[in-house]
Amino acid sequence: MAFFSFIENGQVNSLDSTAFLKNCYLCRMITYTEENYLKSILMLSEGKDSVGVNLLSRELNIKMPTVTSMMKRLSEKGLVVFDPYKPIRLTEEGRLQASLVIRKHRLTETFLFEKMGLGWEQIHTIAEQIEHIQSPVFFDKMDELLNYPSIDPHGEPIPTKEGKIITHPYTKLSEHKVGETVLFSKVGDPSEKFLILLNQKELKLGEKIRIEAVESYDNSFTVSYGANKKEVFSKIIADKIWVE
Amino acid sequence: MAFFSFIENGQVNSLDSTAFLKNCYLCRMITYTEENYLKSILMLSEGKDSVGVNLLSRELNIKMPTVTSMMKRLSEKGLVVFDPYKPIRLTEEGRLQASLVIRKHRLTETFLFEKMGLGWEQIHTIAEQIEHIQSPVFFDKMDELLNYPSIDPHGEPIPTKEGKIITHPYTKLSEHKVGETVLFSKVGDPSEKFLILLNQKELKLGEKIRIEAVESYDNSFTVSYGANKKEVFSKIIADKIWVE
DNA sequence: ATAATAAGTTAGACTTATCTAACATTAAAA
DNA sequence: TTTTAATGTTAGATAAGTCTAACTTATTAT
Repeated sequence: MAFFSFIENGQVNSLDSTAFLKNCYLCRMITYTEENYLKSILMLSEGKDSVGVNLLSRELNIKMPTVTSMMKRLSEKGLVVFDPYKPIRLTEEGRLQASLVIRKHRLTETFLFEKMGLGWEQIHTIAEQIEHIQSPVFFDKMDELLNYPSIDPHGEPIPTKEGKIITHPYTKLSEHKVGETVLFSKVGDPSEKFLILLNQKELKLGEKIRIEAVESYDNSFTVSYGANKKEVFSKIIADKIWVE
Repeated sequence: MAFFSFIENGQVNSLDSTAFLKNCYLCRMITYTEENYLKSILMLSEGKDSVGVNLLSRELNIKMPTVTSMMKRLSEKGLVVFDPYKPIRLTEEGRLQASLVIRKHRLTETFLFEKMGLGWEQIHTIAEQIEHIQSPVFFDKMDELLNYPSIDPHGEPIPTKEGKIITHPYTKLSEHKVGETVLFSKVGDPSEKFLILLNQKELKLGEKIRIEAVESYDNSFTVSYGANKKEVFSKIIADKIWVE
């Protein structure tokens, strides 16, 4: 039986190969489930830099006690900083890993949309599964075939291989005024329902939108775009349309 | 709380929605792991129509007691017929589900090879993961883009959507005689190692192979193919090359 | 025919990922 | 400021999937 050693917290640990792979933080693999937690933490902590257990629990559709116990595990693995009753923050390593999962997700969405011709309302759920595939060549090949894209079909930035995420300073359609013409740049809700709604309205990413009127009573927007399209978007919808 | 009922073995079962989904055999989902067991059972029981626990255990790299307990589960789910100390057989439903997993695997391999330009030594491990993706549209789209292929890049048949597998009656190169010319039609070992060996020998599927000599001492084959290629294949290799 | 070997099973333990019920802390409201 | 509501944690249970050690059945060889 071969033994391996590593130093952690100033302690020398000697373990057989199986135990080594499970315990040495350099070797610890991130599970499918852990990847999902990391991804959600990164996306929810945008801006604030931290998330509460409750919010994370809702996002993942997982009960709070489960989230708490997972946070202990991720904390032991050095991927998050977690103190009881305090919000959760990613470590440097945690942020990198989360970014790489998001990279795989968005590369996949782009591939499914651009190269396979699937609808933008279909690609999210498929990418949620493919993002966990373990195969660098597979994603590198996608990247190459797509000619190293930087934005996915919903207008979200694709993180670089180094985990860097370039965020564009888009604004909500709802924040603009009558008479302005803006460019539809990012979808604010990746749900199938919302994307099917946009399909029905024939509103595609990159479309020029002109604000014809704003009803002050309910903040609904009357807009025109494309070849002769004229639609009314409620505040709820106008909040989910990011523009430039 | 809503209650649902179903009849199984002449017994009426009434359950709440969660328990219903877990217990009604019509609704029971097949897990990632279960799919792998089913796939291996089908592949190993080719010909004999049944497999032993030991063989299955070796194929899956999983210890025998684990296999036994999984067989009990699959048997309860109506996917295999399992009597203690007897070999394992798939039920009609089990065979269908196994075929559909193999279909997804081989469609994926074909897609990775034909549409993404990955090497045939790389595609197997990626397809092992993608075969478990749950998304009919995704695989239907692959099928369509590949123009409904019937054979994968290793020469294996792709099961139909109905689970039918058309097996070609290929023979091993090792069974042929000096002077014969045969067509390389199927790879007998999908391992990376073997495929890299074939790459090095520049032997591709569909190649015409002429048997120049057979050494009776060790049954090695001297063959020629392609533009001026001449190679010696040991019995071990000649057994893994299926021809027509 | 019986001993040895291979194949298969049982029992019990462990890890991951989840849950519910009960308790604790923090924040918000009265 | 105290009560209430929201948020978070502990404890204990469960299911899936795996293991090892010990036992049982079947097969093979002498």
